Amino acid sequence: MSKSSIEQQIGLLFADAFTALDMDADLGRITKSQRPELGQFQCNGALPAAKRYRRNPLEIAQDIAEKVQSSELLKSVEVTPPGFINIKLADDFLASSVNQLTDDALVGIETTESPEHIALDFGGPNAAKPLHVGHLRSSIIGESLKRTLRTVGHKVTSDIHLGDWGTQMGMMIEAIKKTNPELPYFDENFKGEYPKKSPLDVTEFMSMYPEASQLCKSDPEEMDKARQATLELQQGRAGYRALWQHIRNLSIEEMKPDFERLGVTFDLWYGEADADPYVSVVVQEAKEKKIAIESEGALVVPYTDDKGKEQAPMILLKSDGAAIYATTDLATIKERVENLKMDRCIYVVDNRQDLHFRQVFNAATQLNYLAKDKLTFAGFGTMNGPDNKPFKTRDGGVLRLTDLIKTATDLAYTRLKETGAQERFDAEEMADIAHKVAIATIKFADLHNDRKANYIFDLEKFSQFEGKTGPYLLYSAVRMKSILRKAEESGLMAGNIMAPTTEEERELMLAMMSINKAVETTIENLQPHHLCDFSYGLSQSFSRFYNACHIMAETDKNKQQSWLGLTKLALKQQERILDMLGIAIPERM
RNA sequence: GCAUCCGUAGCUCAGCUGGAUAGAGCAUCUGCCUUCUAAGCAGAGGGUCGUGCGUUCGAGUCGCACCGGAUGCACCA
Repeated sequence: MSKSSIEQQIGLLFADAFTALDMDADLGRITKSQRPELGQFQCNGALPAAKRYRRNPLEIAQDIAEKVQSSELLKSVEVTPPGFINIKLADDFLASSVNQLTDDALVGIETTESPEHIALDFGGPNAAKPLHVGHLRSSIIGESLKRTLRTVGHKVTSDIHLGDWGTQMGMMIEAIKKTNPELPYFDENFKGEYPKKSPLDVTEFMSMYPEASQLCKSDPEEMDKARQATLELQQGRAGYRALWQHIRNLSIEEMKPDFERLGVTFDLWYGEADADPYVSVVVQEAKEKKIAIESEGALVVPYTDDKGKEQAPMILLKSDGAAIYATTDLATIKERVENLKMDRCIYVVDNRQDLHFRQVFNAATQLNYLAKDKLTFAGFGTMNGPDNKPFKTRDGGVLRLTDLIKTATDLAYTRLKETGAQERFDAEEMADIAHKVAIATIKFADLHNDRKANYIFDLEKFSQFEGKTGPYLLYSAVRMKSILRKAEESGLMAGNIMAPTTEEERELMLAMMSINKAVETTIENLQPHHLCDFSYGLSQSFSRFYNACHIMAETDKNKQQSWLGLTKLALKQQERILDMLGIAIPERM
């Protein structure tokens, strides 16, 4: 059977009631109550109905209430002025609904009716640059969206989409040429095979970049050289390609451990360069269809926004003929659609690239690669320091992702020791717990904020393990595990969930019934913070239940089994949601 | 100048397609560990939702105009 939520089931009842009064069925929509003391759910349909049918809203509400009154799904239906209908569920109905989730592998989450193959573009680090906190959001949000979309049945292919084809590569080539001119990569007459081994190690590459970038910024001549090298690289100069390959490979090896520690994975480790074979085709098509025009020596695609205002054009080819990131992004869309057969592209990228993607989407739509609504820019705000400026370390530098993870792990370890954990766990488990707590802290601190908004990133947040934090979620899940473990040791089994006898049970059940709503909203808006809210709410509900209902001490066996059933389901849901957030739960902590 | 995002409690943030008395966490204060993990639970105080108009029976939510902040606007990514 289809899993329909409480709101949907009750909604049907109310829709019928409205239909019976010759009114639109959509008026029967049910929402969670805003006044819990008056009811658990409410129907506000009588208010718009009053306007639509020119009748007194209170009377309509009373008529509706009368019609649904007898339903055995409901305990009570009450009308309050000016026409609110407050609904309390029958406890039996609630319990049986919750029991149904117990048998469901997705614990109440509905799968999509129209599965798509989605390209999820996130991460996006540059080759030759170390990962820093700026890469955190993209990775964490992207990873979460990937898991969430997959959970509901989409096929998702994640692509790290490295920045490896732009001027920064030319800068690197020129910088290496300067320090190591004797290398064969720079000899145009070199005909032999280039060395398999990289001339420099990754640390050396990475230490060169900031200086090279600085030099190009201050010296136009150096910048020209870098641009020229970029063009030659793109045109296939063998020595440059060989050197570029080394930089790319080493960069990937360097960043892999950080992504691994974060639990972030990519199906494709493509980069801008991988779209290169499509660039000439795209340029050709754009010219033929007269979408691209020449302007100031460059080939551009003009862009007029939704309001009909002309915005800056997208540069398809620079005046020297080289491709830039707009070119490769456009070419990548063609590759994804035509070669990889994808239906949709989602980009989890910094908000500041908004215009860039509007331009690219505009071109892609005009070239008929994808419909406009299949190209989504899921931008995120910047991580700022306490001064509301993009986050910097005390000495003004960028904070390396590695260092952030290490700091958070050390703090988690310290906190763990404070609880006397070293007497309970061996060194290996201690390290594992500290790592999981650290990742949960970092991820939850980031994910619980709305993706679009900037947020203040404070290192102190990572020494905070109380309140609305990742560790709180872990802690409550670990307590669930602990009880279930104890029950098992005593030979106690989770059983049928009975109608609630306490408000805490009822609340927990209601919380668990709302899981699908949270997932739906998350997917619709591509905002994982709704999952965070659900997860936190579930933890809170469970904690209250935990405090009020002492499971192991309960003498009524049916009650005890029911409570174990609730605990088991709460854990299953929490595991599902935290999995979608990319947060792993330890066995104990 | 044009465009995008943001402005909600002292601080950091939620508020789902407009609905009743705007919610959390931190911080402050008060209780609760001889009962399943106190990284917890219960409770208190704290707000002209940036400002002003408008639409509506009804606006934190929608529209317009301002104010304030962040960001982006041609050959960087």
